[in-house]
Amino acid sequence: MASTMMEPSQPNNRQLRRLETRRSLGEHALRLFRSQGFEQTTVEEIAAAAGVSTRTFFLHFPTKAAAAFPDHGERVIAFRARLSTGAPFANPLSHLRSVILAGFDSTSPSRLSRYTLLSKVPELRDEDARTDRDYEEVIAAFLVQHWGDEPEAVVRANAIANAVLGVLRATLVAAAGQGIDARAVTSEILGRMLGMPFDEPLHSM
Amino acid sequence: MASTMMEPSQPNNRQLRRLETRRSLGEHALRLFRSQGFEQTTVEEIAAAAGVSTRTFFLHFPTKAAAAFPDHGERVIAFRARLSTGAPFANPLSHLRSVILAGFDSTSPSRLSRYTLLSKVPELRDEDARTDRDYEEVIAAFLVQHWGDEPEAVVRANAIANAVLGVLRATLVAAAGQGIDARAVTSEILGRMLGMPFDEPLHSM
DNA sequence: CATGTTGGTACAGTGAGTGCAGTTAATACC
DNA sequence: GGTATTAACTGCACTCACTGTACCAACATG
Repeated sequence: MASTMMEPSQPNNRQLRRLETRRSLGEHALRLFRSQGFEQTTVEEIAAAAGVSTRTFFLHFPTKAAAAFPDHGERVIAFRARLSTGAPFANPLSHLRSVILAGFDSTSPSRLSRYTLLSKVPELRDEDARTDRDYEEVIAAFLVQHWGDEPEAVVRANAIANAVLGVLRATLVAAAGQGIDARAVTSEILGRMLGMPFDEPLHSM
Repeated sequence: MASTMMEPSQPNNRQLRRLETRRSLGEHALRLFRSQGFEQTTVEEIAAAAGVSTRTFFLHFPTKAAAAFPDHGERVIAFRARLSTGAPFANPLSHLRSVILAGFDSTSPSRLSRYTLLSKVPELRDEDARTDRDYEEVIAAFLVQHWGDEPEAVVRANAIANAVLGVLRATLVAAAGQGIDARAVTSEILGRMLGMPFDEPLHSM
């Protein structure tokens, strides 16, 4: 009966093995980064800890730093899905804000401890900023979809996307360092930044 | 009579030579990046073009990408100076905005063409984001100086700094790509983002 | 069972970046 | 003016992130 399934979502043994290798690499990478520092950890070590060859590491992650964010791809996809579905809304910016704040619920557990490491290692902050570009593109695309694609609207969409991600990065890093309620601060700042003013007619400079 | 000068600002021959080497390295780096691409250019080539050894390149720039922003250090210092001096102001955020907009005057000439290259080369975008952290620190320090250093104010200052730089980066890159008036768009967006609301009492979430 | 595909391996190579031990020439000091 | 210092630069050897290529063995699929 299983053979009648037509879903491509049924992972077979090969895919399972691949997933497991990737998971193991990510886990050992993070553990080693934490215990001996990012620079002091070589890719060779990570691969050895996961029981695979060095070359295999690079079949799973493009850079050493990327191994610290193994679920990045899925998260971006999930975020895009949350942005495009959901209740109908009048104002794209307030919808954006709601979706981002809702995302904080899934942020709490091990995510914050990752940011604790991240705030101390410049290379990982760089990697974080780099991966944030994917979110920026999603947000910019979402805004352009609502605002139209005239050059000025595109610039505006990218600027907002950058600003929003900047706020998120700064808040999460700071929150991980100290005992701040990241969600509350983000909520307030985004509320002010993205409040109604941006939905007035655009050409006002 | 020259011997009676006490200014440390009078550069001697050694310092002049160093400056000249650095300038030449930066110039050839940019030229080669443009003509053959960033990845296709090796540090060895850049150094050879400037007539120095490869080792010397790294005495001037910490990374290959840094050579595309040879005046970064001076610019940050100048920006901090502009932020801390100037006319007295009531609202730190509007002062920040004025200073940033004033900076656009010195941005026009070759700076924009640099962003044209930058918008096409991911490595240089990364480097740009990295160097932007120095500006972020300057802005955050400026805001903390006015808002106090309680944890929440610090988080807020960092968030704003990140957001402002995000807007600037996105706008400049987009402006370089298309024929947009970066200053006008930045002026409007920052105006809305940094408008008066932020100076109300802070604890309102 | 035959055949193509896929996750992983072995190996050799490139190039960025660093540590260290010089060399040369400008400068400071007496 | 002669000597000691120091600052810019060099040469060399090294590490390590990352890539291209050829290969193998397990698995999937008809």
